[in-house]
Amino acid sequence: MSAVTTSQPRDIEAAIFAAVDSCVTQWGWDKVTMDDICVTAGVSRATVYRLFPGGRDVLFEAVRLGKLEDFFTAMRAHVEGSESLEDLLVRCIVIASIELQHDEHLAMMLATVPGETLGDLTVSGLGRIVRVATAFITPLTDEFIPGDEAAHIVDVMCRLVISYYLSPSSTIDFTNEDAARLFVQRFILPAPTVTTR
Amino acid sequence: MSAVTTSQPRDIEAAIFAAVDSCVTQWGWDKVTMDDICVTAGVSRATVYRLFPGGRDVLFEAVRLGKLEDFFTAMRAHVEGSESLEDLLVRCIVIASIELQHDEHLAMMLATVPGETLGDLTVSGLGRIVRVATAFITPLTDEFIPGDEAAHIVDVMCRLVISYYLSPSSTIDFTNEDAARLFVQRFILPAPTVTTR
DNA sequence: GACAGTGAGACGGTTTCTGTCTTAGTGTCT
DNA sequence: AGACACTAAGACAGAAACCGTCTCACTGTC
Repeated sequence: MSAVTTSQPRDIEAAIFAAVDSCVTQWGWDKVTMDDICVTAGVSRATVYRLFPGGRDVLFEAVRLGKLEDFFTAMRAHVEGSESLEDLLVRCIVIASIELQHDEHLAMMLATVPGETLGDLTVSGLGRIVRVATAFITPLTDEFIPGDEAAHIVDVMCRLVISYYLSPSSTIDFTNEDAARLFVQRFILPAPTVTTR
Repeated sequence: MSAVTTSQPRDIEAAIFAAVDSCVTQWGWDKVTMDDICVTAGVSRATVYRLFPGGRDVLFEAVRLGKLEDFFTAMRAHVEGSESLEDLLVRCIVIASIELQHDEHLAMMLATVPGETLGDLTVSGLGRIVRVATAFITPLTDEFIPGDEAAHIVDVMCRLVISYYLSPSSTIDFTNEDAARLFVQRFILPAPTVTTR
């Protein structure tokens, strides 16, 4: 008991996040109750509702947002310092595709609760994905192209990376840098706006 | 539609059983609703409630009973015709232990919903297991020992087989015939009542 | 001793689930 | 054709579960 009460808020938040992860992986978003999460996290209802005012929706949204930010934080570390727009976009595509392929938790979710997970990748959650991706990537494109065009490109790339992750093509492999580069040159970069530093 | 309506009642019952199996394996007994089962089985609520009057409890009990009877039916085929009580008991122990070890569905349940599955093996469901085991095995022991003593032995053996399955011992391996025989001779068969046909 | 953070649990309002029932549709048998 | 058996679909009321809020007691820290 005392060991629990002396723990820092961050630990509790992390425990709740982990509990959500665990519960959702096992049962899916639909079947999980707040009590399930509280019990799994070893935390009382009051604590969860105090840390996430608004309850279930807010908590789940926070979890999804957190996972997305983790994803793009890891990605950004690999793409910073690109010397051209082409390099930047190619790296984004390759890193994101590889990261997706290596995400065991996502694979587990797709196996255990495919319907909800697919919806979160392609329908209900796609807007959030694009939003976070845009927030993370457009700062890096500022030196090459205007923000609105970058947002446009990020939107398209998100959809394509997800699509090729869910259903790989025999003609394009986004985890391969050369393939990704050819793709970027052909489809993403319109000839007149190609820019090199 | 027509293909469904022409199916036999047995098929529907089997579909419902399979649906329960699938749903329970995925979510556990607690999280499954009757609607989940109906949708998974591709059957309407009315049908389920007509086939299993009494609803959820009756259906789930029928499923558990069915699985137990399948288990002991498979076992009995291997132990019939034993020439002595010792042989019979040894075979029961060995076959049951091997069958348990090879039961992938049970393993899956223990992995996905350990709490409920353990309860069904050791607490809430143990009575049913012993009951079914007794009904299946005592007819085979009639030529050797009286029924009440057989029931006593079956009770003990059920508990031990389950225990050694859940937590194997380094000193006794119930899937090994020699080990099981030594065990039966030492613990199950009281010297004065050893009987040989 | 004041304070902040937590566990435990009661509470009402809402949603979900259960089990029963009715209705309409379909295939089979006579 | 007509009787019959069986099913899907869904309405329905009552029961149960869940949600979000709240209060209270407890425990460490300042």
